[in-house]
Formats: sequence, C-alpha cells, structure tokens
Amino acid sequence: MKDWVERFDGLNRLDPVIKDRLSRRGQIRRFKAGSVLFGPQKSPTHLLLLLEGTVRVQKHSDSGREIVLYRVNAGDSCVMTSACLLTYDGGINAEGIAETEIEAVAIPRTEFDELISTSADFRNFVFSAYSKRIADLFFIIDEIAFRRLDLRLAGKLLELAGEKDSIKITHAQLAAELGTAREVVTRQLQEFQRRGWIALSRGTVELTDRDAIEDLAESSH
Amino acid sequence: MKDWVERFDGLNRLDPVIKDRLSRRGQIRRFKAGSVLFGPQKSPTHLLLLLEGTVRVQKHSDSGREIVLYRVNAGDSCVMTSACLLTYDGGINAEGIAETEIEAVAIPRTEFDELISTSADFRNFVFSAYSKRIADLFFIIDEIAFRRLDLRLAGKLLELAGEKDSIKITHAQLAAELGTAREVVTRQLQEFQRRGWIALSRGTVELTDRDAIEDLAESSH
DNA sequence: AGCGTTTGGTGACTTTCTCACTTACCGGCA
DNA sequence: TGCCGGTAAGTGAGAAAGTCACCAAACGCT
Repeated sequence: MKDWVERFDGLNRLDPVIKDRLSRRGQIRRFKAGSVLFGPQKSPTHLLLLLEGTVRVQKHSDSGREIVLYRVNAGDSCVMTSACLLTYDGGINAEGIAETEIEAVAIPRTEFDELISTSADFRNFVFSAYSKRIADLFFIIDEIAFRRLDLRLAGKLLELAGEKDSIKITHAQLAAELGTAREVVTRQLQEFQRRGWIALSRGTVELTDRDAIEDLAESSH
Repeated sequence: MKDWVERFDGLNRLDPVIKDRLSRRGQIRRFKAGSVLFGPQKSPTHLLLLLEGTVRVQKHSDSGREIVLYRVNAGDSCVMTSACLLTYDGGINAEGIAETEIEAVAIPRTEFDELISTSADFRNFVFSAYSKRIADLFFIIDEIAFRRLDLRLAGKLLELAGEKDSIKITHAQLAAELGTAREVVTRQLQEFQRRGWIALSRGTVELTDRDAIEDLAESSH
C-alpha cells in the first residue's frame, strides 16, 4: 500500500525523497458511501487525494434546491475543494459527498504547506487540479445558460451510464445533476421513452437506443 | 511607485524581504480600456496584480454567445485566471478584458514560482484568490440555475450603477452579464420602465427609483 | 396487510428563450 | 444638410422550461 503515490500521474514524477515523504505522512482513510467529507458544517483540515471511488461536490442553493457541481474520480485530478478550503475562510457553501465507498489519502495541512514550498512538481500538481476545477465550472455555467435541456439530459445519461446500459438514479437526482426541476426531467425522460430510446422504471433508467441518444447529445441545434 | 505592494491586503503583511523583492521584480504595466489581457489566443505568461481599473473575465460559448464570469477589481482579490493559466495547458476558454484603462504589476512565472515556494503568506494570498474565484463561480451557477431573471437584473443594475444613477451599457451587454438573451433583457427593462423605476435611452439606463429596485433585488420570491 | 415515505405523473399557468424582422438612433461624409 | 451604414432597441408569435399544487403508484417496514 506504500505505493499509492504511483497512482497519480501528477505525483508520480516527483522527486523520490518527496514521494517517500508523502507515503509516510499521508494517512489512508476509508469512508462509507454517503459520507459527507466536507461541507458547511465540516470544514476540511486535510488535503484529500482519492484512491478509490468517486466524490460528488454539490451545492444547495438558498432556494432549497441542489445542484451537482462536479465529481472527483480516483486517480483523476484528485485535489478537491479541500485544497481550496484550506485557505479560504469565507465559509463553505458546497459539500463533498462520497458517492461510493471511497479510499483516500489525507494529507495534513502542515504537510501540504511543506510540500507546496519544497516541490515545484507538487505545486504544479495542485495548481493544475485547481485550474481543471475552474474549467469545469466554466463549462457548467455555459451549459446551464445556453444549452437545451434535452441535449444536456442525453449527455448526462450517457455520462452516468458509462459502460453499462442501466442507471440507478431518481428523476429528482437527475434534476440536481442538470440544475433544473424534477418535473422537467420527468417529462423529458418520458419523451425519450416515447421515442423508444430508454425504458423507465422506479429508480432506474435503461438505455435501449444508445446511438439515438448520442446523436442528440452531440447535435448542437 | 515602489510601494504598490502596500495596496494589497494579502501582500502587505509579507516579510519585508519578500515585499522588497516583489517590488523590484514586478514590472508595472498599463493597458488601454478594451485590451485583451489573456484569451484563447493569448496565454498569459505572467501573474497580473491589478493596481488600477477593472478586468472583466468572460467566456464565449460554442453557440456564439457570451457570458461574463466575474470581474477583478484593483486591490481586491487580484490574482486573475492568469495564475490558473500558468499551469494549466488544457487551453483557455475564457478571456480577460480591460474594462477601463488599467495599471497592473506583472510578475514573471519564474518569480511567481520562487515566491510561492519561499513565502507561506504569499501562498496564502494566491490560494485565497483562487478560492474566492471558485466561490464566485459557485454563486453564478446558483443564480443562473435558480433565480428569477427580474431579480437578477435588478441586482445587476444596482451593482453596475455603483454610486451613480446612470449606467452606460447596451441591452446586449446586460444580457451577457446575466447569461440570457438580449430580447429578454429589453422586455424586462421595459417593464421596469413602465413601473417608473428606470428611464431608458440608447446605450444607457437611468435609475429613477433605487428603493424599488433594491426591494425587488432583495426579495427571494 | 396496512401505512408512511419515496418516487413519479399531470394539468394549468408563468416565465424565459428563440426566430425573424422592423424601427430608431448615431456618426460620418458627400 | 441630408443620405447611409451600422449599431441598438422593439416586437409578435410560438416553443421550451420552470412552477405550483396536486394525485397515484411502488416500496419498505412493521
């Protein structure tokens, strides 16, 4: 288990001394699916690097609704808002939730500071992650503001399905993913079903005509 | 002019040695209003700290429309996407435009690296700026997804007016600020005018009943 | 088998967006 | 001074999305 560092592209080419240090000082932790890793109540004290599983970062608006901002996947750009929050004291308005059971390395703030100051590569790793995040947010803004809902829904279904053809999700959750209202999602899904692209049942969406969905998702107009 | 460092809250309490160094290595630059400071074509090579003026960061969507993401004000959290872009090579999809004539300090990348590694305070300064930006983006997403347009328009008018009662802006620009279509803004402005809250003329909006606008902007429903 | 909780479905209505034009205004310049 | 091109604003009609206020079906417990 000492070699978790290897799993991160950005960390792998660090100086061996640094890598060793990371291995020693990072504590491996596990969380159950559904755990709240950080949130308005729970300001993070460590930098978390994801080894296994995915974390969903979402925000609930003042109007009581929720919207999914992005996901952090294992190995993938794994610096979470954690890092962001290490320094920002303006209060957190988003929360990170374990979507699956997860395994992560927690790096204490002091150690994080040390690393940032000693290793240019590590700095690069962290800044890239931040930038990636900002780019994600730019993208979401664009989508919400300008893209038609049916296209976005089609894309989201494909994204959530991954390899499989069946998605376990409720309409309400899908609405949060897209930043819209549940009824709107319900009606749109019905339309897809009517066209024979999907099959609906309580809590699941079955993709029955992937090609058609892909066509729609990729069309601009 | 050596004392520009003093103008930044976050920099002011740096170690004198560092401050001195910043003063010496940062080059003061001026740009005319309308200059493009960075963008898809023009990847920034320096960290820019704003001394005077404001910079608008916007993105044009694939659908050809534009949306204003945030502004950077002098003195205020001044680390721009620049910093973000120093390390991210995934291409830039946003651009920074001088809204007014601006004066800024340009810090070369190498120097930036040096500072980040030697000064914890500087690091903090940079990370806070990043985090502030991310918080801004969260806020925008929330607004676009969930808040009614009339409320947002009212708020935006107040924001853009500042102390004054007159705003020089076109409907199309307002639409970009709000991430919506020009026609929608036109109609909403007309409604405000009908209620006697504003007076419209080509290229300007005059606030005639600030209180009413404030009431609307603050109401949630 | 009964019951409370989720989840999904629906109609009616409002708000926002889109499209395709038209009209008004402003700054040259012939 | 009046014409002209370009930018800004206004409009009607119709589609898409969001809201409200319910109802109904499915599920997971005792």
